[in-house]
Amino acid sequence: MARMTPSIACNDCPIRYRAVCADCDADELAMLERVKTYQTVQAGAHLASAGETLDHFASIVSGCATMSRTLEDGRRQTVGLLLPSDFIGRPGRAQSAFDVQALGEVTICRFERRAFERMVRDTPHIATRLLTMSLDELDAARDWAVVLGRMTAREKLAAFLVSLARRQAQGMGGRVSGGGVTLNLPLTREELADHLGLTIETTSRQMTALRKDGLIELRQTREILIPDFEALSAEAGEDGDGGPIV
Amino acid sequence: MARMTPSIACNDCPIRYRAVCADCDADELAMLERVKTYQTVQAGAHLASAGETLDHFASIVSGCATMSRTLEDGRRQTVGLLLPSDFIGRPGRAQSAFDVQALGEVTICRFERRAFERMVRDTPHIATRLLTMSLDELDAARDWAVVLGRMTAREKLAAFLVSLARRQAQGMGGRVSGGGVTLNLPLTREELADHLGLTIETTSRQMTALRKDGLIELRQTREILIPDFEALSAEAGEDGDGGPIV
DNA sequence: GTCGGACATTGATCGAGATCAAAGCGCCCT
DNA sequence: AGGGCGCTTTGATCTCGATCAATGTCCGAC
Repeated sequence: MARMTPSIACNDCPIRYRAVCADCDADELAMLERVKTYQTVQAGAHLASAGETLDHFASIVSGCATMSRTLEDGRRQTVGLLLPSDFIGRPGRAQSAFDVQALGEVTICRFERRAFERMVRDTPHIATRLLTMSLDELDAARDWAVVLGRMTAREKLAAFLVSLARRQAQGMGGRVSGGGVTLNLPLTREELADHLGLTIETTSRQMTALRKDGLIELRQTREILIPDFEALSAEAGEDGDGGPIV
Repeated sequence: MARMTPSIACNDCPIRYRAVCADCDADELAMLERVKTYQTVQAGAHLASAGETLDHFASIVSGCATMSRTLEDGRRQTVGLLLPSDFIGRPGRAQSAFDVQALGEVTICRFERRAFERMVRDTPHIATRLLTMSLDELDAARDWAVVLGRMTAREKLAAFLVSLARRQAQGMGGRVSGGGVTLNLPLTREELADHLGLTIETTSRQMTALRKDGLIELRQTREILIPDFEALSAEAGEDGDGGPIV
C-alpha cells in the first residue's frame, strides 16, 4: 500500500515555500532534512483514521486527500480537501479526529511525532508557520460552514469550484489562460457530494445545470473549464470579496 | 455602548487557567497585566465586524458572543459560539473574517494588537497556548461542519444542546446534579436557528419534539433541563464517543 | 390595569433536495 | 468484439424542512 520514496533535498522540494517548513532557514531545514522520510501511497489509502493514534505528522508533497468523518449509518461528510503543502496531523494530540484518505497517488513528507513536536517547541519559525497555517484552515473551515449551513445546492457547487480553482491557481496545479480557467477535479461525484453535504444525484444535476447555463464546460468528467470566473463566483453567493482568481 | 471596567488582577481572573494566558508564568502574566484593559459591552454590541480592521485582540471574561457571517440577501450562519476564555481576533491578520456580536452583557480583556503580536512572537507560553486553542477550535469547526452538512434538524438541535452542556459544565456555568443537567441558552430561537442552519420555526418545532419525547424539559424558554444526558447524546448521532458530560 | 412590541409556538402548504429506479458511458479484461 | 463493473447522468416520486400565516406569551412603558 505504501512505499518508501527517495527523499529529495528540501531546496528542490515543490512545497518548500508553502508548507510548514516555509519560514525555516538553512539550519532549521537541515534539522528537518535529518528526520524526514518520503512516502508514496496509492489511491484510497488511509493516511489516518478517526480515533487512531498517529506516530507521524506529514506534509502533502503531491496528490490530494480528503479529511472526513463517517457516521455509523454511513452518512459521510468531508471537512477538508488537502492539497500539496497542506499539513496532516495535530501537534499536541496523538489521536486523529478524522479520516484522511488519499484521492489518487499521494506523496507525503513525514516526521516522527516526538521529534516534530520537539521542533515545534524549539523552532519559532516552525511554530509560527504552523500557527498561521492553522488559523488559515480555521477560517477556511468556518467559511465552509457558511456554505454547508446556508447555501443552495447550486451555490454550494459553484462555491466549491471557485475555491478549488483559486487553490489550484495558487499551487500552480491549474491553468489560467485568457478568460478561461481549467481545473482538475481530484474527486469523484460521490466524494464531491460528501464535501458539499448533498447526494450524488443532486450534485450531478447541479453540474449539468451549471453546464447548461454556460457557467462551466465539462471537458472530461474530471476536467472543468470555467469560461468566466467572475460569473461563476457570482453564483456562489459571493459578496464580491475574494476577488479575482489571482 | 462600551465602557471601561476596572481591571482585576490576573491571579483573581475567572479565566486565568483557561484563556490564552493559561500557561503563562508570573513574569509573563506581569507583562500582560501591563497592557491589558477590561471593557464591558451591552447585548447586541459588535465586538468585530466582517472586513473591519481590528486594533485589539481580546479574551472573553464573562458573557457570550457569536461569530457569524451574513450574506447580502440576509441569510446568516453562525460559525462559532464564544464563551468565557475564548479568544477574539486573528494574530497575523488585522481584518476580521466574521462578525462577532455580544449576546448579553459581555466583559472582555483586551490587548492592543501590535503589543500582543510581539508577545506571541517572544513568549513561547503564549504562542503554544494560542496554537493549542486554535487547533481545538479547528477541530470544533470541523465537527460542526459534519452536523451542518449531514444531520437532520432533530440531530442538529440535540448535538448543539449536548455540546453546549459540555462546555458549560467545563466552564462551571452549568449545573450537573443527580442525573440531570441544567443549561442556560444564551441564544434566542433566531440566533439558535442561525447556528443550526435552520429556520426559527423548524428550530422551535424540534425543541417541542424533544420536549414531548422527554429528552429535555423547558424550565423557561432559555433554561433547559436534560434529565438523561446519555439519551440526548444518542439523538445527536453520536457514536458513543465524546463520553459523559464530565 | 392595558397597550404595544419582541420573542416563541403552532398550523397549513410548498418546494428543494433526497430517495428510488433505470439507463448511459468508459474502460479494462478476456 | 463482447461482457462486466464502476462511475455518471437522468427520470419519477417522496419527504423534510422552508415558507406563509396566525396565535400565544412575556414584559416593560405609560
